[in-house]
Amino acid sequence: MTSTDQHGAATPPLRPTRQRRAVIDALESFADFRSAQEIHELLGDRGETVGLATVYRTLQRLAEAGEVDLLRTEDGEAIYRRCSDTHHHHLVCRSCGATVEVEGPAVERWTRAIAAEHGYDEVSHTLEIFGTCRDCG
Amino acid sequence: MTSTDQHGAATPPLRPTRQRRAVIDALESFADFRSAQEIHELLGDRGETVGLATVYRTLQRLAEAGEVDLLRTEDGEAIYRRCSDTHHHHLVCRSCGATVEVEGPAVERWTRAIAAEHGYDEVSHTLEIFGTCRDCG
DNA sequence: CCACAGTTTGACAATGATTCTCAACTCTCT
DNA sequence: AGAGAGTTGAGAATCATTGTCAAACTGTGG
Ligand SMILES: [Zn+2]
Ligand SMILES: [Zn+2]
Ligand SMILES: [Zn+2]
Ligand SMILES: [Zn+2]
Repeated sequence: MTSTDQHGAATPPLRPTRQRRAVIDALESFADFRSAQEIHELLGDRGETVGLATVYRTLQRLAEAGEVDLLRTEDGEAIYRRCSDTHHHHLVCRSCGATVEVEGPAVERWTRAIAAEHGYDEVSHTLEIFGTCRDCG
Repeated sequence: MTSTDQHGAATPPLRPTRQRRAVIDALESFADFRSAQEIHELLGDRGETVGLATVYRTLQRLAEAGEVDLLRTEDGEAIYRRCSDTHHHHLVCRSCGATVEVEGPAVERWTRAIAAEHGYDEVSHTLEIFGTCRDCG
């Protein structure tokens, strides 16, 4: 009860700033997952000036908001990608990064079932498929 | 062709050292995933002296050899766990770390099918389920 | 148009996990 | 015992990510 807020959500409004737009644009221009650093670099090349810290912050926000997907490289680095809104997973080329979004209703059901079976609640999951794409074969 | 090696594998022999044994023992004493640092700490408490770098190296080797499973915390930290030899996935409690090994032949088949369908080869995948266990509910 | 309160930004420092370096040490085998 | 390859450990070095904090920016009222 901190205020007369009637919206229910405790989410402060996200302001549309030049930097924010620039980061989103940058994401649009990539087809595969990219690291914060790579995005920052692209912005630099484009002449857009956006602080590295801001790129990190923005990507975090977007990821939390579900605007972008985040995954981890083999060595733990965070990489991001602009994706469709529906829940999905990824088939990623280990070599060139080519990414395909895939859906699997059966898997979704399975994870829920397994979790329930063991008494786990508030279930979420991660599922990524890696391989070598035709071009890199 | 560097030697008269007749085994075919280019894997150098892994020596059974005190440190290596200590790390494996430490792993045995945990039921859930732990970080290299935590393992190093436990060893310290036990009086076993093992350099941090060695703990890291050993865990890496074990993970590569498939002796232990490795996964990443939400913030990218590597955590390890001694697991059964068969291919499986994990149902992990977000709060206390309680871990259950799960198998899903259907999922295995599905990932392979999806990959093939898109022309991806040498397929591998990661799949983890997170939730809140009964005790932490 | 102007002031105000809350956001956002960016240059730079600080963290913190993981890796590197390399001389000393340990195995294995003869 | 001795040679040669694999290991270890203390500490330095990396490097992605986060924290700091004053300056700049935004939307809202007046
Ligand atoms: Zn996606
Ligand atoms: Zn490829
Ligand atoms: Zn496992
Ligand atoms: Zn739990």
